[in-house]
Amino acid sequence: MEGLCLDGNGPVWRQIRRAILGRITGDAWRPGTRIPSEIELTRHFGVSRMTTNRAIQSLALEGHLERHRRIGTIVANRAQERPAFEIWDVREIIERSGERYSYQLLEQLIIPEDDARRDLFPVRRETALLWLRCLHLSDGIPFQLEERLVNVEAAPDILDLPLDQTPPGPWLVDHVPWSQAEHMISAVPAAAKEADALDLNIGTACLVVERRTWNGATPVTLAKLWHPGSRYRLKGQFEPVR
Amino acid sequence: MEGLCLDGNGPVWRQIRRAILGRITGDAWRPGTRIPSEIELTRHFGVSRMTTNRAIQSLALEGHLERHRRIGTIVANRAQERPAFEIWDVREIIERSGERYSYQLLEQLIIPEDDARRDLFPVRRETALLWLRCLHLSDGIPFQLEERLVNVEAAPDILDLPLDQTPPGPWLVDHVPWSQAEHMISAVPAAAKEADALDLNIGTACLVVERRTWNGATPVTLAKLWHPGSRYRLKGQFEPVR
DNA sequence: GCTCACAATATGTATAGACAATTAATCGCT
DNA sequence: AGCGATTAATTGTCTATACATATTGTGAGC
Repeated sequence: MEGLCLDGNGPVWRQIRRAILGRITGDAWRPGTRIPSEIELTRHFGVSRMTTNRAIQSLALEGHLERHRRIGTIVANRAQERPAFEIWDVREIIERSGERYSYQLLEQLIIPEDDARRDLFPVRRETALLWLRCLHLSDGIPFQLEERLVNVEAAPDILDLPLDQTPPGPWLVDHVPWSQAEHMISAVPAAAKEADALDLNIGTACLVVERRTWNGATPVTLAKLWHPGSRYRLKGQFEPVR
Repeated sequence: MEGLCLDGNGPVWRQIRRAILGRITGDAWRPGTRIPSEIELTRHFGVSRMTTNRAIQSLALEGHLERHRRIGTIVANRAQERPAFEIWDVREIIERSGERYSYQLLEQLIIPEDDARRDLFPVRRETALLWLRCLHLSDGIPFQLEERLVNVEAAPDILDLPLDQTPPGPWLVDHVPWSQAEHMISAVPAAAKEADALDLNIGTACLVVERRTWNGATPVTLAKLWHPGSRYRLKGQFEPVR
């Protein structure tokens, strides 16, 4: 705790926040490190516990810290890389909104050698490709429909994963290396299949994010994520607004 | 306020949060609407002000609400579309981290008719294109280098903008309609120019986000955003991790 | 009518204290 | 040694209160 101090700049809780964040981004507190408890920090800074609490909670909300009762507060694993990935972790978005996340596997198959879907991926005809459709729900209401193609050669262990229970996205991010990602965001009316899964009327505008991931020259996975457009109010964006 | 009520599920502040968020996403409170003051909500729910405050603050932090002293709390403009855009508003990222945002224009010019940079944009040779380089700083330290090409025909008013004071990104989002965006994320070593602007050593890994925006068939703008890679700890992502 | 001072309002920050919930460690019993 | 109950540490939530700060509205004085 030596050297951890306020800078007299702005509200106290922000000063404390900065002090802690500085330790994290400055690599003095690496991921996994346990930081001092609220009480210790409270005493150290000479403030009330609620003030310390606010600083720490805000960092925890943003994913820099993880907190557990009786255990303490530790520096999160990927504290620093978050900004770029925030949009992709549906579960986190939902849980941060205070809603209950649930998951459902709809379909799953190994793509036959002559299937058209292979054209989306420049791989040898013999390469096994896993295709699946699943649904992410927020408080039981469909939130995102995910269609995904996975190169089994790039991620062989995925076949051992209980896909009816675990969504593939977070697992892939954690277990399969990749070097490049391509994104494409567009607005598309829902066809029958999507409308059905997301419980919308056919033709409802959806926000579609397509994400292709590569490891060097090897394609890893391709995800197509459908969101009910109304959630995002994209309308103002793709109809003239002036 | 009629009908706004707790659901007995989880902590009270989360219940209040849900109740408010429900009004927002359910379109009962449209963007611009002023929501009841903390005191009113406090009385309505029969809790202490700090509890209401926590619920509202968390929504404000995530951008669903905007708060101003004496004015009150209003529903933010793009409350619903936020998840998809979070990564692009540097200023917000910086200010949410409790750091001071500042901005600097480095270069600006109208691209000559025979310039190679035109190839990035499929437009007629006569179309005026504005090119610029600017820097976004966090607490005075370079945070993001932005290189941008703007189709002046799609955004004529940009020439009136005091670009040495205002960053073009937020202005474009607010004033120019677009229908599609393409993104590409990659990791690239900094060349001399980037290293110089971002105050890095040549060869330091940077996270580069390229974003092309279209309005129907008309290209609107192309942005290339450089981040010092160390900020994001991308390393684990583009070097094999197993 | 204009300007300046002041009041009113809403949020921002901070304190001190209380009890609940979770989980690791410990101690005692068999 | 192993099991179970108890204790302790740590965060989670909540209350009641106080003063600070920003901004609008209002009214007095000119």
